[in-house]
Amino acid sequence: MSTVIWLRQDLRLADNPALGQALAGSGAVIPVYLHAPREEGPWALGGAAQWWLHHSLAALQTDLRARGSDLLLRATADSGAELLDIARSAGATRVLWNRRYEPSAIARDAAIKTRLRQQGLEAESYNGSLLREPWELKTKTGGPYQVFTPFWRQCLSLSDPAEPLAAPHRLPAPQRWPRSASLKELGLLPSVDWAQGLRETWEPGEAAALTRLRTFLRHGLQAYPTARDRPDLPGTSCLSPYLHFGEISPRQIWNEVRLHVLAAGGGRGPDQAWREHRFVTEIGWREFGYHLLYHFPETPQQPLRPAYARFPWSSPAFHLRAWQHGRTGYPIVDAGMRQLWSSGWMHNRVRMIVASFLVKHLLIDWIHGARWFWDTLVDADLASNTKGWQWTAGCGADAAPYFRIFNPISQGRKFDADGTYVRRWVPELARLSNDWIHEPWAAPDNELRQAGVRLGHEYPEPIVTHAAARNAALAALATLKN
DNA sequence: TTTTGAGTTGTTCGA
DNA sequence: GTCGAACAACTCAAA
Repeated sequence: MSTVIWLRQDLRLADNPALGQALAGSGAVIPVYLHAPREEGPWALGGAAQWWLHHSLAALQTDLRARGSDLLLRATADSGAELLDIARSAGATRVLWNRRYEPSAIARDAAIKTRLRQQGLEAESYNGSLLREPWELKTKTGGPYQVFTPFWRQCLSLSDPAEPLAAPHRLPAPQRWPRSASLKELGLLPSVDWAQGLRETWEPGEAAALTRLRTFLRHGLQAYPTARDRPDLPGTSCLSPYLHFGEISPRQIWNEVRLHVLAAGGGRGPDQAWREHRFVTEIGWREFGYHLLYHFPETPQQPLRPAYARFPWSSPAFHLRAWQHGRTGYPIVDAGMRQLWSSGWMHNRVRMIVASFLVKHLLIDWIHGARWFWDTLVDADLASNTKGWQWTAGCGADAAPYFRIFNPISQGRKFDADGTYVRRWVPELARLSNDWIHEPWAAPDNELRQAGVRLGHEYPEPIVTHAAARNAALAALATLKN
């Protein structure tokens, strides 16, 4: 009994439940990736994520070929028809995949499952990307959680997730491979090459993901609870894009953290403390994002809190453009936006700062920020992106209180105290002293002259004044009160 | 049904 | 410089 395994956001061989099931049969296994952007609704992959996907598919194809198999590729507008065609030409009777949780994917996958079964094929899906299914966790009254702490408490109270599956050594190949497109033909790479910064920063693929995790556990885990907030330090794991594309699974992370901490603890008996580690909690936030997306599928477009539908957003295009291009005149904001543009990633602390700035200082609808992130992040993930932006805007689950407006100057001073991060991404300010690096407009004239900075020339004047913008945001938020 | 305690990440002001 | 209170009221989750 041959099996088609339809790979999507599970681009790995280890701990892949659908692949494990496919191999449990006796027949050939045909790994398939379908590029079907028109089926993704308004959230087809952005440019940076497409770049990542290209290289991730290349890595997976290499890994599969080393195991006697291959990765079959096709571009299509109808994934269901394509799967049927592939199954027929390979003589396969089963199609298996790991679930996705985006609203458009849920609808499409359900229709495909029905269609395949009507055609007499076996079709089954598995959980390959979450510790718990979104429908497994419920409040006492049976509803979905909207507050993180009780959600995660319940998650931790359940038995540990299953041990991850080992990667197979060999995959039985079909006698004849159905036709496949070349990776290049999927057209994932940009026609104008802007990806230099991405190439310098990232190495997509399953092997790189595991290396990164283990390096982080050895060198970064201990300091993580505080270092994670410092954009000037390599304090975070940088696993987000790997997690998004499933080059590593949360179960693997959960398990590796457990083993690492227990090994370091020298066998002092069963120790559950590692489950409370801040790094593990961050995996919990990813789970929470998927929980919310599943139960509130309209939230990528609509605020969860209905009152925010009448928020008086403003929309000066030049403010949005200044933010996108890192020309707001606030160094920590501009550094973040340029890091994003250049490397396809931004430090989490800085994501909060730039998001707060767009929404509260510029009063621009969070959806514009979510869209920009979607296009420019290699780790763009509908669940995390939606949750993060709604949190900042105050309109989401467990949202920041309205009066929490990040001050980009004090945030810079606090988390990038000697300006290392700003100097790296905003080099025109590099020669300013620490005293003024986060507020160049306040620097004495001779200081600016010596640093070679003319505001409005080398570096912009601030596009809004912090205190005035803060008051305007509070006033706008006050209009929602009833 | 009602009550109670709690809720990721902050800022400002005045003593 | 440091510290505590105010910034509002609301909603959620559980008892």
